[in-house]
Amino acid sequence: MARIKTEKNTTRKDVIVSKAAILFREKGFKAASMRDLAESVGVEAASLYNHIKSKTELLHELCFSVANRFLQKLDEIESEQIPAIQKIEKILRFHIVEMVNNYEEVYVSDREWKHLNDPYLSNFQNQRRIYRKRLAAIIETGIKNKEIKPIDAPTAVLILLHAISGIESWHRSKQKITAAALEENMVTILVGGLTV
Amino acid sequence: MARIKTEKNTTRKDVIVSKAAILFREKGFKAASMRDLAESVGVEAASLYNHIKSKTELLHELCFSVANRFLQKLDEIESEQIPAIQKIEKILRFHIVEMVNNYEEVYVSDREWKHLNDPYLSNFQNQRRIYRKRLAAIIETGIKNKEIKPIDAPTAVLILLHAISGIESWHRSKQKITAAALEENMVTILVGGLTV
DNA sequence: ATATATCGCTAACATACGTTAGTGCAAATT
DNA sequence: AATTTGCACTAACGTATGTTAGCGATATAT
Repeated sequence: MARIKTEKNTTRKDVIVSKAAILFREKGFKAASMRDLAESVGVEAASLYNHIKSKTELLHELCFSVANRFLQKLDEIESEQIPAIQKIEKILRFHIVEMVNNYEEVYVSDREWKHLNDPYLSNFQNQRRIYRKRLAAIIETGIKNKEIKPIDAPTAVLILLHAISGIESWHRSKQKITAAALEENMVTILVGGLTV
Repeated sequence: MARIKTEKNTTRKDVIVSKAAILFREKGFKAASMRDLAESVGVEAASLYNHIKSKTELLHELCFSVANRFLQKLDEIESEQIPAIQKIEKILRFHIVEMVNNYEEVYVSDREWKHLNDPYLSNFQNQRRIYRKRLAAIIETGIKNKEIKPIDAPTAVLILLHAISGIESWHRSKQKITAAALEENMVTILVGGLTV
């Protein structure tokens, strides 16, 4: 009857959530079973329910913690007094760093949110739509100020966001370049592609 | 007892496969059930097995038909006598057009291949790895010839491929720009980002 | 017109799943 | 030291899943 081991300032629930992130990333939400999760935590499946309400709660937790982090950063960057293209670069770098350091969570939030249930699902989709609109608005400003090529802003947003999710492949690859080099390469290509 | 309706030159299996593509895209492979599929085909679940061997066979069919199309096109473009950056542009445009026109299949092949079983799984992963290496090689050539910025080629490949998968969002969005405009915007940003 | 293969049906199977109930030990609190 | 709370266990539930067996009707070929 070994208890789940927690580290300083983490609850047993935190342990479960972060193991869930790994599992959901590997197998996908639907294919990852609570018995799989239990094994990876080192406990019987039923025991998990002393700490969580349901499997979907784990997904909520992951999706919204990631979403909130990104929204907060966007608030911060939006209010800075710098050129639009620099805002885009800052956001881009934040996304890259997040994807590198919090791979599992960010990936799951990005790919598995479909399996959320209402009202969380609609909520998440709304946040996502609004987030993208705000990015597009920054790009529009950049276009007006002749910092950015006259392109379709929503298309630019979707390229940026999806390109970042490509870091998944970097994570999986054997001979990785360093995270810093990855960041510089991505910024070079993407910001370079936008700049007039 | 209404039979599955087929059009000219399509078998009943073809009908099932293409309905499966739609369903697998919407719900994901694991979450889409054979009973769902049966309903969308207009038949009972058991009847599907008069035409297919298993659920996974549907996934094989989809993944490999897409992969083969892309490999064939790459063969063709590789052997042309044009600058590397033009090869990349051609491949990019092919990917975009495929993603626009064969959305469901391409999307499923891209996102759901994890659920293939060995030996198909390893096979698919190999093909994918080789495909990316060949793209990277073209980019390396472009760099040597000073057509392309001195960037990390594998990183460039992953940006290109993932950016394209962003067309998913375009498909879902309400006010779409035209497919042609989408293509031009993507090429502008991505080829622009690579070009020296 | 007869024979054969095609194909959709009902019924049912085994398995895997998320989750609940209830028990008892160990840690935390008083 | 006594009591309460936290937590992992076993057992089991209902449901959904992929798939098979066997029957009968319809389309196809002779």
